[in-house]
Amino acid sequence: MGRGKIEIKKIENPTNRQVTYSKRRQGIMKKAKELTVLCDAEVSIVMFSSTGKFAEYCSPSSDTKSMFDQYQQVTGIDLWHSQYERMQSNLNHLKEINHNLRREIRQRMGEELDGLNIDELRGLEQNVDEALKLVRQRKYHVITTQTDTYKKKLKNSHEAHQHLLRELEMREGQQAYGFMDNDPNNYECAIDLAAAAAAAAATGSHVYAYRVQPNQPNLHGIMSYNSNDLRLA
Amino acid sequence: MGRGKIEIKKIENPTNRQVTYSKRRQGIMKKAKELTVLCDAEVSIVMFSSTGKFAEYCSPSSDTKSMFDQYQQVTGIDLWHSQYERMQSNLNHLKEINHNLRREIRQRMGEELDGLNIDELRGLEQNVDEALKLVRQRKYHVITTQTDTYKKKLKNSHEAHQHLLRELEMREGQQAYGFMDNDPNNYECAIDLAAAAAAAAATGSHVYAYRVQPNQPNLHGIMSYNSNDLRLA
DNA sequence: AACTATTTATAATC
DNA sequence: TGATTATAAATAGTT
Repeated sequence: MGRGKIEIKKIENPTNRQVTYSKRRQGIMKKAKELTVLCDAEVSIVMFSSTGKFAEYCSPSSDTKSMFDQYQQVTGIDLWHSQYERMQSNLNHLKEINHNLRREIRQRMGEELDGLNIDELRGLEQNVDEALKLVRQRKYHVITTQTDTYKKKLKNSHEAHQHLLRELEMREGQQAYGFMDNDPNNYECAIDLAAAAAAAAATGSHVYAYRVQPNQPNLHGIMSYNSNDLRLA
Repeated sequence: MGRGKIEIKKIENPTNRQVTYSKRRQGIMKKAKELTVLCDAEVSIVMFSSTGKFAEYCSPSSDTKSMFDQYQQVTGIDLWHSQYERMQSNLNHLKEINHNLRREIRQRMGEELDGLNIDELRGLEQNVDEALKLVRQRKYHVITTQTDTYKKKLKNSHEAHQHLLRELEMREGQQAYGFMDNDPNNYECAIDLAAAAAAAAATGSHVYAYRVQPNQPNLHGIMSYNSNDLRLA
């Protein structure tokens, strides 16, 4: 369609080729628009000229990305595959690590020991033994610190009380004042006393004994993890 | 171009619309091919009819996926972004879980205990204590089983030896034969004896004591994990 | 699907 | 580039 018929083969003259590209590109885009409207179709065209110039058409009801998604669905070709696979292998890697960590925890809890040989068992025993010592040490440290704090508070409130008593005696000895307890420390004092009592009781170790189910990985207990998190791996 | 001019708007008659779609689709595809050849361009066309029928054209030098890759590069639009983000969040989730698991292990090793309150410490202590008992129990079980096996082997080889001695005595008592030790059991016997001795020594507990660095998460020690795995999370 | 009468696209030219 | 135009191609309506 033109002044003369042309053979369909590469136009060697670059200028001519560029001109023809422009005209025909316009033609295709127009055709695509018409098809879209006339036939209620979705059309996506992406093209690059030999000089790398980019042009696209996409039916107004859609966009290039969703056309691409549809393309995947229809063709069954997973276009994100390479990207997907890279991440997937990362994920699997992490899952494997996760699995190993869980097994280590279970073994540290005394479960799933069948796979360990005598040397590994001995190593684990020593390791757990030392851990136990460290935990006890820390526990005693915390208890001591807490107890000291409570002792100090107790002592302070006792002194405050003595002071009040002395003041009261003095006032009673001097005059007959109307006396009201306006000291807020008095109230705190009662709380401190209760707390100190609790701390003292706690020192007797396993009073608040902590029970675990020995046959289930107790991943939620001590750490209070989110259970949804754990299910994912 | 046809018997009459038509207005560019949706063809309401479905049959007509379908026919026009087929014809014009063919037309566009032909135009695309021509453009590809004439102008040495890359063209990708993806289309869906109103009935969902899929058709595509792609210049022979390329494919739809790489066209879309180019599209991304040129437009800067990240077509995989949603997909990518979904997986990324999964990954982060796993990493967080891994982090928590590692912390639990470290705490079970007696490290990083600062964040635990007194109740948690008490719970951890009891938990580790029970684990230690279970590990010891398992260790003794393994040792006992091994020792029994060695004892049995020792007994067997002893009997074999006695049997040989008797046979030797018998033969010497009867005639003056040239005697060679051809019994392969005799060789095994020596090995068994050595193994039994080793097992007996092992029963004396911490002879092969296992040393760990108490201040580093010993994730490689007992479990013999691949260290690369662990670095990833 | 084929067949045309027309419309449309575009090659050559300016 | 842009406009013109002669001509090739595409296709709407018909069979």
